[in-house]
Amino acid sequence: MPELPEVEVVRRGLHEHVAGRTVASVEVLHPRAIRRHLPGAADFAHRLTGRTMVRARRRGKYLWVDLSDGDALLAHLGMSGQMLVQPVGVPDEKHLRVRVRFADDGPELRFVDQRTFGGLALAELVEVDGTALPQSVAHIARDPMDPAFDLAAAVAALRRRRTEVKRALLDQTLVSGVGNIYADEALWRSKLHGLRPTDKLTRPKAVELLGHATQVMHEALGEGGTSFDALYVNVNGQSGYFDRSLNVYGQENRPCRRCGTAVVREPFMNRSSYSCPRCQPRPRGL
DNA sequence: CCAGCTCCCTGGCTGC
DNA sequence: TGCAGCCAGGGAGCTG
Repeated sequence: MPELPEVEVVRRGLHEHVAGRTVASVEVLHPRAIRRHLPGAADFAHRLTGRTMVRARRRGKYLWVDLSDGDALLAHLGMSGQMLVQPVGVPDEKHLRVRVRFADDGPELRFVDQRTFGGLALAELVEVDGTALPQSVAHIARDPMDPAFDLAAAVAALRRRRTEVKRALLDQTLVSGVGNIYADEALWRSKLHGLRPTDKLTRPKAVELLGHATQVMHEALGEGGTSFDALYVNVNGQSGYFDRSLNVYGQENRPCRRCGTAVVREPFMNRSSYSCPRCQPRPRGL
């Protein structure tokens, strides 16, 4: 369940541990992990070998490392993906999918992913709105931590949508980086039910909501991210602590920290939404 | 073009 | 104890 803060923790770790290092060999242990790299595993390994990693970047939940001579190593962690930096010789993780060794014989980069929703690919960079992005990230909106994030434009895009506000928050083409955890937390802070229609939100309320989403993700980043089980970890295998600060997500039947009413869990798009029924009343008729 | 649905996956947990 | 079924859920791709 890595969302923006967790991916940012990983990006920083990657930047610290792989920038400036040259790839010596690549081993793809599970083809599904590189399914987005259409030319296949052999091409992926061949083209990555010999390249130098320059700088780790991120947009929303997508992560990539710029490579020397152009192109980028693109990663999406999906639900359970991990980028680990491990000394050579450490026993393979059970769900190790891709291993990258470096010419300096230092710690290797490992992509580990239990549920295989994540993956790696080699991508060409294209310029979108003045920013170089992997082709497959071109449709992803800027996230609230992007220096060029345009709040007014994001608010307008959100209110233009004819859908429910939580669906809109999760739509990565409107604002990126927000997943189920931070959507629920931002809605709670804004005292909004996720089923509220987007086009009926006032402009100030939409500004408040995106402000809360930004705020909660900043706070989570300050705690090293959120973790429930050991699935989300930074490159050193450590978990963050933000789960202690969650107000509603995963808090079914616990008292709302604002009013004491029991937090409820409701089905939403084949998953769950958590909210306070008193602070965040359902819209009339739904 | 846009909203919304399905499907892809594994393993921990629950309940019978 | 065994096992079926549930649950976590991002996003590509498809449908209406």
